[in-house]
Amino acid sequence: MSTPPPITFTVVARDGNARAGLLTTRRGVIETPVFMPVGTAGTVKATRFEALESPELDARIILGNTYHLWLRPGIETIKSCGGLHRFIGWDRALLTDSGGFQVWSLGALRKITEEGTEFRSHVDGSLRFLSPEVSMEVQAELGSDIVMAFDECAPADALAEDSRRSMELTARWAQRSRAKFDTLQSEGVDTGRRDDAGALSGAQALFGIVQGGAHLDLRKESLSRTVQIGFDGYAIGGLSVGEEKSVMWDVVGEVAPEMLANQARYLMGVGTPEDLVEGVARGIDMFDCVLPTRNGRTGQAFTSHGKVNVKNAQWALDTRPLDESCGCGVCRRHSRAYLRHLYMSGEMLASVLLTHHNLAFFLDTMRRVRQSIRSGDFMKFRREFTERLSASGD
RNA sequence: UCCGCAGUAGCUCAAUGGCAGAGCACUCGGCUGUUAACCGAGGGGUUGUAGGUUCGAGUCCUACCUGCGGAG
Repeated sequence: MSTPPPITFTVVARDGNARAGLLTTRRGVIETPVFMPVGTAGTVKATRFEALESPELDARIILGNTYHLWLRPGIETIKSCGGLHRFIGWDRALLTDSGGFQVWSLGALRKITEEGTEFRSHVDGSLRFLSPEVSMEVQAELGSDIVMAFDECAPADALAEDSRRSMELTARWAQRSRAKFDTLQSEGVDTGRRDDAGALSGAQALFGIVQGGAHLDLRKESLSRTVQIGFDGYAIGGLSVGEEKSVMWDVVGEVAPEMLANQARYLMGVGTPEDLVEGVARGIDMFDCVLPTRNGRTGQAFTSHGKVNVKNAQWALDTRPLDESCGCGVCRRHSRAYLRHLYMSGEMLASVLLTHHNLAFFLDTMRRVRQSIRSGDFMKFRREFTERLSASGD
């Protein structure tokens, strides 16, 4: 009985550097380029799983976060409830971030050493230690389908010297992540395998992460060192952390085309609708971002003609939908006036409806991106999509 | 009718006789591997009215107006 590879990636169409592909995980096929909604604490905030599965959204894969789930409810709870999929009631693919991003985002609460990172828990103030080994162990126990290596995300404005030190630490942590991950797989710690039911036999996949800040030479070195270790897919991390947009596209434009052609390329934490299309144009296959969910909760809608700030008084009597050309349930049923009323009243339905629309817009945009690549019209799509975004149809 | 208490931003309230503020509300902005139903900025005033004391009054004095409580 041979074990199938944890993940396979097949490119089915190209248009310039853009590619349409099929990413096959043990929990189903994911058409790429794909946007992955972020579900940090075991929930895509303000969204029901039924909605994520509905044809309208049809999210094939969502994120979970190692650091946050490890702190609360704690890995013992999730393990005893059968792993993350069973715990949250989601049977499609899950990707877990390693906690590496929290090394950066919780800067004031942590201390980095060669061994790992010491965090002061924001939940109860306790001291917690996260390392490549701990992160791999937690992610195995969560049973996610794609595991991310434990990396260090350096500040956007880091000098070359600091970026190098950070990139080299990430490389050593990548090696340790790989080793620990392999051990855990052979020990069968992965709770997502479900051998008993026979429904799933595949193993978890492990992705490596390219770092190096804004320095292209460091990025290239990081890529070659990461590839040398060998992973099931590769991510570009450490972008969209405050740097100029031109810096991000310089890095992506330089790194993405040099990444292995037969494996998935994941641009972590990006981005706006325009960023997604621009990333695809440079050869990226996978994206995740909190923008559709977070901004939905804070009163901002993404539409085909740009951003709509639902809070603005000018919508108070506006009976139009958020986006005339959006077919989502929120746009079919509700006016800007009503959504503004809900937001201004502090009603939780405002978060639910705006998040739904934003996710629908992001996921539909990616559907159209995939189709345009398959039909060879991606460049035309990119131009028209971008022009319309800045046209402001208010 | 008398006694007491209170009148300050749209609302609830601050301000030893020394530059009239806060929270909420409102208006606008931000948010990119979520410490975020969050964060930031802005506009808002004849301090109930009329006098007086004082170098200087939201603050002290007098009268009046309004509200609340008590007595009769």
